[in-house]
Amino acid sequence: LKLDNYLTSILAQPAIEAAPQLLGCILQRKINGQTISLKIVETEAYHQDDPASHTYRGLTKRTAPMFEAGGRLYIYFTYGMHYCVNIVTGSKGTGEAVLIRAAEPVSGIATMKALRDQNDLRKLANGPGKLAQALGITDTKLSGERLSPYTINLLKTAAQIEQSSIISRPRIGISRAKDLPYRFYISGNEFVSKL
DNA sequence: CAGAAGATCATCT
DNA sequence: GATGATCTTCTGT
Repeated sequence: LKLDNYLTSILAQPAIEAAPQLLGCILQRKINGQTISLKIVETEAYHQDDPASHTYRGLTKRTAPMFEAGGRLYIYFTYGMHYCVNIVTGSKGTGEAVLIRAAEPVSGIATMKALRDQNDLRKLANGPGKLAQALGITDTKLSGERLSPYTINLLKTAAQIEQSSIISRPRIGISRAKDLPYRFYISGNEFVSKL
């Protein structure tokens, strides 16, 4: 099985261009016979020219997946306790990826509640660390793996999946690097902040 | 090999 | 708004 052409075209683009297009896409994972799926509502692009990006100072063992062609996962461990899930975009040789910052639970909600030890829907995946936990990510083994039904899958739409309500406001940042404007989009409009 | 920082979160005031 | 938890990764020596 492979990603459809729509997704392939998104993932081939630079992170800055791919980030807004990943909004609304579905992240899906099968775990313990259960299917977990979430709708992406907040993303953040990271690329080599961004001082806050892990790839700013070149390729390392950890960040090697970010230099692969789009369509792979980049998962890293941070602050001694959290994992974050990225989707690698762009072409091979460029170190970029889109951090999935927040998502709206769609299915497998009971499973996610158990994984998070959290019953409040709004607090299930409204942050990158929480999202990883809701997906059952407890290590970086999937970092570098290709998106697929056997790892974590990315779906264009999910008309067949039950509808659910918005729990997090869409926001697409381009990192909050020091001395750089923080740019984000809401409903297709670009905003620049000096924070 | 030591040191520092870190794409976060929960909890507190 | 501030702080502690917790440990990997990277950098410099």
